[in-house]
Order: sequence, then structure tokens, then C-alpha cells
Amino acid sequence: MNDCSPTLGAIYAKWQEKGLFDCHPESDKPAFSIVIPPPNVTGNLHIGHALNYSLQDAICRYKRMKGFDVLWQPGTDHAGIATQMVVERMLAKEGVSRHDLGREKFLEKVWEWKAQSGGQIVNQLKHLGCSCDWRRERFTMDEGLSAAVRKVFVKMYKDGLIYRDKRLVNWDPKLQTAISDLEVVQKETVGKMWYFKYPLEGDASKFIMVGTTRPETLFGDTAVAVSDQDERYKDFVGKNVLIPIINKPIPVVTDEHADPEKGTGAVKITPAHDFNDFEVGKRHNLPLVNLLTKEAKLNENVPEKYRGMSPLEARPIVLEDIKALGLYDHEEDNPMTIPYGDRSDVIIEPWLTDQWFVDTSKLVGAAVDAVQKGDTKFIPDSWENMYYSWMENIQPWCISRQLWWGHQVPVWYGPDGKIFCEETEEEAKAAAEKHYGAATELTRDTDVLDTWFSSGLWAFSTLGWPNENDEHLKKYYPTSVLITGFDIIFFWVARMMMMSMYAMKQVPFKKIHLHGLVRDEKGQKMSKSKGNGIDPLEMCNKYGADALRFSLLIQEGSGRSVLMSEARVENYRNFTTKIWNAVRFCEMNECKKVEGFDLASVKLPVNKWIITKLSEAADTIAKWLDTYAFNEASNALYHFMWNTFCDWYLEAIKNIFYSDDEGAKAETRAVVAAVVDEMLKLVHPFMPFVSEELWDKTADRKEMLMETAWPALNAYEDKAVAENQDWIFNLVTTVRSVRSSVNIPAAAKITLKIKDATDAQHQNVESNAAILKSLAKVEDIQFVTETGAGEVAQVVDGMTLLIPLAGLIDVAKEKERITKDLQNVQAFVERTKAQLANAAFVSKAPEQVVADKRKALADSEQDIAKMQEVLKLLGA
RNA sequence: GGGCGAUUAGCUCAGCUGGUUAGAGCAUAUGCUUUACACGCAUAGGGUCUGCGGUUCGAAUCCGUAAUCGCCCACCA
Repeated sequence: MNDCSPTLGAIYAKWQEKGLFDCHPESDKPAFSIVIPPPNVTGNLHIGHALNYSLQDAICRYKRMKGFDVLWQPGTDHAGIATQMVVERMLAKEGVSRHDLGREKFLEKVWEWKAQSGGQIVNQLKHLGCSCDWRRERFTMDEGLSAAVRKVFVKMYKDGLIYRDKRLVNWDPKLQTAISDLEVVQKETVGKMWYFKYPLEGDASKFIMVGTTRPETLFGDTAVAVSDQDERYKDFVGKNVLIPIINKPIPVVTDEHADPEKGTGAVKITPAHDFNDFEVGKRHNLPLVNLLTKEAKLNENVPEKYRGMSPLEARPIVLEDIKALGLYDHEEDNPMTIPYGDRSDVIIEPWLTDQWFVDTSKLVGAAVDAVQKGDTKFIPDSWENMYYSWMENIQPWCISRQLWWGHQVPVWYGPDGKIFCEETEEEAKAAAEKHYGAATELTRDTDVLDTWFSSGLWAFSTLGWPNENDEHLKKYYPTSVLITGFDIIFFWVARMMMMSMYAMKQVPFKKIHLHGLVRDEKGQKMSKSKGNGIDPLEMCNKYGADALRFSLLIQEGSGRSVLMSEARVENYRNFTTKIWNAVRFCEMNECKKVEGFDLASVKLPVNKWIITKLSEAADTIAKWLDTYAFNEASNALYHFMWNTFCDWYLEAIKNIFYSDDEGAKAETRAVVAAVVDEMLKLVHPFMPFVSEELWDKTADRKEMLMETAWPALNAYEDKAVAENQDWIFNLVTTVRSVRSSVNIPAAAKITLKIKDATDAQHQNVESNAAILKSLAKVEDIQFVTETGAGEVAQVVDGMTLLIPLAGLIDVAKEKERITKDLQNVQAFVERTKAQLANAAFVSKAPEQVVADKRKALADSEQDIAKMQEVLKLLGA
């Protein structure tokens, strides 16, 4: 916590020292809890993390201010594959492989690494301002969390939900482990389809032609399948054909898998190397011939000349050999997808092994029901459909990994292979003794679990489970909301739902807010290879964490992508600077906090106006944050702060500060100080550092900004006064606009004449004369009954504004300007008249709509008359 | 092949249950060295709301359809 900014570091340290991040299970405040999506312990903060954590921090800070007892539960994930790879790479530099060390020593090295350089990301989170309860930091390999893993595994095993099976799995030959379906990414390529002949056994003149994308697997063929509807191959069914090269006879079988429409209608069946063929093999009791080693090299089941080659190396040689035999027919280009490992980026092979599976089909029911009942709500809810459809088509989850780093499967085998699944070795031994009638030597299963298995328990394992009496578990579970990226909805969200419904009989979180991906300015995914990444820490250093956070927050809505570029961060850095300068201005004008000042005593309309606007902004921002619409909330804050507070309010009160009305000055100073205080509270969830720093700078405080309550100012709102004030500001804009369009020099003071003002308008202008004069650069305001020559005119709200220009007026231009204006209003009047003449509209539309139209029509007609009057004077 | 989402100003997006003379930020133009801020202030220009059809007194908003783009899932002998 130093390379961001010493000041920010100090503020962060102070929050932490005061215990402001801590949860208080003993308090009677209502709970609000979030578990962090645990970053990999190997991780470095990237921009996607920055988005995810900024959202959570904003919500947590806001909820604290709203009176909740907040727990933001932090921690890291042991990240089986990633971590093992990191440590292996480190060892490789010393010329050591993990196999040189052996499992136990290697795991020691991993823990050493973790102690020294693991979890850097936790410190990086602090740079962002994350207000996690760090006392409660957890790691998925902690003893408590590991106990949770063992307990759930054993329970699932005993409930028949976890089983061991020999079947085809996705095998990663680089990492040499099985991986789950989700960890396989399909890449589009244009491959080839090769066609060649399988001669009929005993009659080489007859043959079946097959097409295949993987000719090198023919050594593992154990049948050729055709459709029972396919006349072409009727005579072959039940007979044998010979595998080219090795001349091994295999049967021709009929199977639904063979589609007469595709290829030649005949399929070679390689049950040990293709998922579909595996199923065909099962239906026909075909033998399984495994051709690959765990490195995915051809093994002893292929002729010697091919052994040790990779499938891709063997393929052209096999094809040459088929050609040499005269069995080759032709080839075609074939668009296809090839499976790759998401971590290793090598081709994944279906491979026959013993693995552990979760029978997810038995878990999905409760997980789906919970969402259908609304116990967990998706935000945005469009994700629910995707969740349902994935759940409905769920496949068994392969949870075993042939790695060393991870939760070792709590399974021991007896000498006869009997399985003892228990939470501890002692229990397993006891069970074995009972089973065999004597103490028996057991060997432990060497597999570890898929990292997502432990992540699936994260929402309750971090809160103390399996200790059901843990006060944190009791108070904070189910958690209030999970905030995470939609990309891990299946990996994590769905699994958490299943695991939680199974182990806890409760949902893990009541809401789930799914946010989009961070992309570059052009909407492209950020990647190292493209070099279009944005480093969040660099942005923090250059522009401050607040600017980075805000540029992320203001874009996050409806789960859409968040586009990032340095220019955007820079842009919102300007916003932090603006706040800084505004507060500085207030200080310079001696706006000091007045103890005991009662906002209800405020008299000046402009002050009542800002208080009303502030109150409205507090409610609006709260409303949006409550619905996780971070973009809307951020926009509301930006608009209030910059537009309402700086551009209007501070400009409007300058004339008070420069006047000698001490009473008005005193009231305004007190109001400014109070408004700044409340405004900083609104800023705080979004930009905690700058707001806290200004809070500290502007007064002697008993409490830090972070621990203050969210503004509740509805009692001080005065909507009527605020509306009048809005009208005055609109009038200012109108005058400025006229000035600009007739090129009155910016610095020139003008006289403003107002004709046909109503009493209310007159009064409003009178009481805001000073503001009007200073903001519109008006020297003198006069209420008149006649228009004079040489005056620029503008009709607004039934009044005619007149600005004498001492003969400088360009009559032709004036006519054009007013005529254009007039035409717009006339067009509106025509439309509205037509609408009101429509009997169907008048009878069917709501009364209020019709009344509003009538009023607008009348007003516009009045304005038209005044414009025509002006034009007449111009000599039209 | 199945599903989902998007299409509104030059760019990025608001516009919730149909009634606004369709908004914001950025960018652009013009004018401002106004004693908080040029990382600023003021003003302005800019949109037949992707096309077509329908429902309705009334459609950016609802329905259908087409096109384009994006994403997810499945399959590809």
C-alpha cells in the first residue's frame, strides 16, 4: 500500500485501524453480506478484477452508510492447475521437476511459494480501496475449508452422488490430467475429411467406404456402423470388414448413430477415442482399444512404426500407407471444431481413465427450483434462461484431477480395491478394520479435486461451515448478493447453487448480479497477444484509484460490456479534480461547518433549491444502487455534482459572497458547508479516497466519512421553491442563448426588459434579480409594457424578453431567428391541434394527457401571437 | 442446428409499465486568460430511433418479419 499514493495509503490504513471494514455479528443491525469471487492466489490484478471489486466495494460502502452490518468476505482460491504450473515453472529454472521432488516435497514448495509471493492480489485490492473484512481472509486450502470439502465429498459419496467410473474423459496431455467439459474450448478450423475403404473379410472385391477426420485412430476401430435403414450396406451387416494396414477383422453393426445422409453413411467406430463411438461401443459390447499414452502419443496397440508419434505426426504416414494399399479414395475440406484445453491450449483427447464424477442430474432440481421460486434472483434476469437451459442439459461433472496441488480425494483403497470414503484416514482405517475384521493397510487415492469443487462451497465454507453454530454462518448466510462476471455462470454460479442446495438446503445468495466483460475502446476483448490491455494499477498510479473506479462504475449496466481506455480514466480523473476544486472554492469563501445549523431554518430560495436537489440526488442514487444499476447511480452523482452543484449553485451564490449582505452570506456559507458534507457522502461509495480526504480536510471530525450515514434530507425539501428556481435558471439559459446568437460580447453587460410577465413570474424574477444579473451578465432588469425599436426579442413562457442593442441589431438576421423559432412552435401547434380535433384521442386518451396537450397548445398559441408581434415591429 | 441479446446523434450509451417538440457523456464548432477549476465556463450544430408490416386515438417503446452484429450451447463419422 504505497506505490499508489502515500495519502491514499494513509487513508486506507486509517479505515482499517478504526475497524471500519469489520463485520459485527453481535450487532442488531441487519446483515448485508457478500463473498468475494476469490481471485487465484497466483493472480495479478487485471482490469476485470478491478471492475468486479469496484462494484462490490461501492455496494458495501453504500450499505454500511445505509445502516447495515456489512460483511465483505475476502479470500483467494488455490487454483490447482494455475498454481501448480507457476511453481513447476519456478522449479524448472533450477532444473528440477516436480517428479524429482516427489509429491510431498513439491507440496512443501507450493506452500513456500504461497507464503512468499502468493496472494499479491490481496494487496492490489487495497489499492482499489476494497473494504473487505481482512481479519476473515480465507484460502480454499485452509484447514477449515478443506474440512468442508472432505465433509461434502464424503456425504455425496455416501448419498450416491459421487461415483468412480471408467469412461472417456477430456484428457489434457500437457497437464496430464482429466478436465471437465467446461474447461474445453472449441476452436473453429478447416480440417479434412478423408475417405478410404474397409475391404470385406474373405472378399476383397467388396468394401465399405468410410469418411473420417481422424484416420490415425483406425488402429482402435472395433466396428463399422451403418444405419439399419441403409440399403447400400444391407449385405455387409453382421459380416466383418478388415481395418486397412493391420487387416484386423471388425464387425459391421447397425446403429442409430450412423446417418445415411452424412458422409458415406458408414462410420468407423473407435470407442476409446470418440465420445459418440464410446456410446456405440457400449450398445454393441464392442471392445475398447486404447491407442494413446497419457502424453497422447501412440502406444503399443499400434504397429511399431507409428509408436511414440503424436496423432498429428502419424496421420500423414497412415494416409500414405493406406494409399500404398490402394484403399484410399479422396479427401474433402471439412469445417470443424477442435477441442483445446482452456489452460494448456493443447488439443484435448478423449481418453479412457478411471475418474470421479458428480451425478449432477440429481442436484439440478433443487438448484433450478430455487431460482424459479425467486429465492435467488438474477440481475439482469435475462441470465435465468441460460442458467435453466444449461441445468436441464447437464452432464456428469468430472471432479478428479491428476494433479498434486489441491484437495486430495478422501478415499482409501483396501488391498482388494474396496473403497473407503471417509473424512479422515483414521475413520477410513476404522471402517476398513470393521469390513475386513482386522487392521488392514490402505492406500490413498492420489487424485485431487477440481478447483471449482471447493469454490462451489465458498459461500458457506468461508463463514465457518461445517460448524453449524458459527455466528457468522448464522448471521450472514445466505449471503445478500453475489457479484461476478457472466463468464463463470456455469463454472461457479451454477455449481454454488447446486452445492449449497445440497449441503445447506438453502441458496448461497439471494441475488446474483452478473456484470459484463471489460473490453477495449473498440469493443474488443483485451488480451496479451493483442496488447490492448489496460493495467489497473498503472491507471491507479497515473490517475488515482477513484478515477479508475468511476470510469468502470459509470459504464456497468444491464450486464453489458464495459469499454475501457486510458482516455476514459483520464476523463473521470477530471471529475475528481472538479470535486476537489469545488470544495476548495467553498473553503476559500469561508464555508465552515456550523455546529447545530438547522437546514429547516434556511430562507434563501437558492439555498432551499440546492438542498432539495441534494435530497433528490441522494434518493435517486440510492434507488439505483439498490437495484445494482451502477451506471445510472454514477450518472446521477456526476450530474448532481458537476451540473447542479458546480455549474448552477456555486455560480449562483457567488453574488451573495461578493455582496455585503452578511445575513445571506452567513446562511449560504452554512448551507454550502452542510451540502458539501452530504455531497461527499454521496460521492464516497464511488470514490472513497478523494471524498474521505476532503471530509478530513474541511472540518474537525469525530467520525470518518466512511462511517457516516447516507443522507436523509426529505424533510428539508421544498419542491415549490425548487421549481421556481429551476425556472429562473432556465431563464438564464434563454438569455445566454439569445446573447450568443446575436453575438453580444461575452463580457458586455446588457439591460433586460421583460414584457407581459405574470405576477408570479414578476415576483420570481424580482427575488432572484441578483442571480439573474450575475449569471446572465445583466446590468438592469426592467418590466415594460411596450417593445421598443432596436431591441432583440425572445418569447418564452408567455413573456417577451427584450434586449436593447443600441442600433447594433441586424434586422434581417433577427427576422430569420424569430421566424425559425416561430415555425417550430407553429409546427407543434398544428400537430397538437390535429390531435385534439381527433375525437378518438379526446375520448380514449387519459384525461391528464388531453389536459396537458390543451394547456401546451394554449401556451404555444400565446407565444405565437407574441412572436408575430415582434416580427411586425421588425417590419415584416 | 438450438437459444439469447443488440441495432437510438461522429463514438459510447440512457430512454423502466406506449402520451417528451427523443436525452446524457465524450467528440466537434464558436466565444470566453469571468479572482475554484482551460483537467475549466458558456452557447451551438448534429438523430426520418436498422428496414418492412401490424396492433393502437397515439409506437423509439408492444407484436410479427427481414437484415446486420454479438454471445451462449450442441453437433460435425
